[in-house]
Amino acid sequence: MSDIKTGINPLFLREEELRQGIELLFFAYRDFTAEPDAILGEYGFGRAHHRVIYFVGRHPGITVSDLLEILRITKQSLSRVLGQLVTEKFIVQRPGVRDRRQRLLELTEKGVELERLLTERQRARIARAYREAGAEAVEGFRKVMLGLVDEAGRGRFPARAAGPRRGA
Amino acid sequence: MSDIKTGINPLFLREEELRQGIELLFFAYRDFTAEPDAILGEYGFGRAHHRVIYFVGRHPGITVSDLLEILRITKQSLSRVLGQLVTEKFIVQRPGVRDRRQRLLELTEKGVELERLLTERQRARIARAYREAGAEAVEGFRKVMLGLVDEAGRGRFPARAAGPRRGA
DNA sequence: GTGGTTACGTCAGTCATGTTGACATATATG
DNA sequence: CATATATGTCAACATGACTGACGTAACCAC
Repeated sequence: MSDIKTGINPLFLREEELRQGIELLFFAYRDFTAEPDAILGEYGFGRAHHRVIYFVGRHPGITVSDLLEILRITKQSLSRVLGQLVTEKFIVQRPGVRDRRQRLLELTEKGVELERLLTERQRARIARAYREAGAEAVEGFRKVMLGLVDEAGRGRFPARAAGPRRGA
Repeated sequence: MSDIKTGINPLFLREEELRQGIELLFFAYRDFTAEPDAILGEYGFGRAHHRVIYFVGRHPGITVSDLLEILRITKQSLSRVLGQLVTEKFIVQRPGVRDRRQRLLELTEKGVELERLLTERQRARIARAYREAGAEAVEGFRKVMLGLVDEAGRGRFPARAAGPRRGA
């Protein structure tokens, strides 16, 4: 009983600590997506469109199957969203050179503009949080976040140099 | 800034750094929710049910309007999910004492069990990430995550002691 | 105690985004 | 040539959001 008040019971603290982590994830994600969502609404798009635009912008020439792997949705789900983006000329598809079955995806100039508009809000939010927290905290943030990602997905994030890099 | 460390193109690195932050949020959240989602499926529930169960468990006796404020959804959306949870006896409602218009929400024993089952996976994931990253990294994680939350929502998270606590 | 506000519920319709399953086409590969 | 792969498409369905309108009970101020 009095452990609660005094904060001596380590099990309680651990529980509280972990629940705070859970909630930070929830609230940060909720607020992180709210701004772009509002903008997307004006275009008749949703969050799914943002994700597609984002990752196509990030990986120009990405294949459909690689995009599916990132998003972890079915091709039918992607199809609707991607179809709209292609129809409305935010994204173009061109056949692969080595493998002509592939439809490599790229943003059009219009697509790049929308991507910038949407992501800018998120970038600014992260930049502010990073700036206020300081470089050391950012390093810790990265470590913990990476630990939350499934083992299989961590390859996407390059290991950071421990100290200043000397050569190339 | 820490751009100095790398001594290459600071603007590019900053861009890259921020995009990594964006992606960490996406992938961490994606993987963080995947496990409970799978369990929820067995109950015929979805992620929305988890959120309700979680926050009712976290704040026993919470009012409907406070819950709405946390979730940032409409009462009609909540109604369906909450209705199911009440019908299936995971949650009970009792009228407020001071204000009898309120329907204060609480988990039943069944509800507590399901909450535990669901949240346990997330707690374990966070615990692992915290353990692997170390106490200092956790502190940084918290700082950055809190900075990502809208100013208005930060009150929920108590400010932490600046350093190691020496006595009371 | 009447009247306005608040807390909550409900009916009805719509939309975005996910799912499964089946089938089609073009290309690559052995 | 046969089979596997990359992608697309049609159809049906579930979840969880939304808006708008309306209803009821309880609180509160005058």
